[in-house]
Amino acid sequence: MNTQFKKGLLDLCVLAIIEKKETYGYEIVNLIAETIEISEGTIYPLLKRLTDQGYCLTRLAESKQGGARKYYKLTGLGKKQLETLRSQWQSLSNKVGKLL
Amino acid sequence: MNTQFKKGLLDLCVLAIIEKKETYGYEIVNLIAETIEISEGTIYPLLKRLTDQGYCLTRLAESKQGGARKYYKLTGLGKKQLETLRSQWQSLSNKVGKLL
DNA sequence: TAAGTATATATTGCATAACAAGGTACCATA
DNA sequence: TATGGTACCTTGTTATGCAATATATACTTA
Repeated sequence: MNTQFKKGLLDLCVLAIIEKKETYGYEIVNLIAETIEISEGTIYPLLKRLTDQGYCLTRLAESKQGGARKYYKLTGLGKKQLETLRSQWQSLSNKVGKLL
Repeated sequence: MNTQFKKGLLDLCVLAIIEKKETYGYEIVNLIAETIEISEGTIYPLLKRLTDQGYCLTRLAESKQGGARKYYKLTGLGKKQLETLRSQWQSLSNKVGKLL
């Protein structure tokens, strides 16, 4: 699968997932991986980036199955960014559709 | 506009334009710029890349209005690549749509 | 005729993001 | 004790969009 097509798109996907419910990295990886081919080495740095940019907050919680989980929660700024990206994506998607 | 979203997509757009008719760089830039915000510094290197990869052939022709034009024509390999990209893009586009 | 604008192509250096590969650690179970 | 699932993270590589800059021709207008 073309790596380039995913650039930026994964931010949008992750934000959309976190919007629905507070989730942790490993689950996010698996959720996306159900439909889009991705790797952990992509998502973990991405989550750090989103956090640094103020789009989400984190909290640690124990897990009975492995290491501690880091849960991600969307902030107000994150919600705003999600809407911006969603709108930009749909607009671009439409435009490309017309060009093809 | 989010720069990242365009990554890879512009290859697809340019190939789709060249498929319809033999065109030159400056015209391609303007055609795309009608719908998607781009700059010449993006398209000229892209055209060189597509040519190097064997997806198109070039020929020079004089212009009455400015410098000589370099016309681009899709090759068989380019046509194949166009179909691949188109299909990958539509597939990914659908998947993202479902995630949102 | 000089200046500005449109046409036309090209390159350099920067920023960004996906990914492979590798690493750490916990727990269950065979 | 070895395997595999859960859970996190980092480093280095690669690709590509873009601003800025450069060059050159042709037309328009002051």
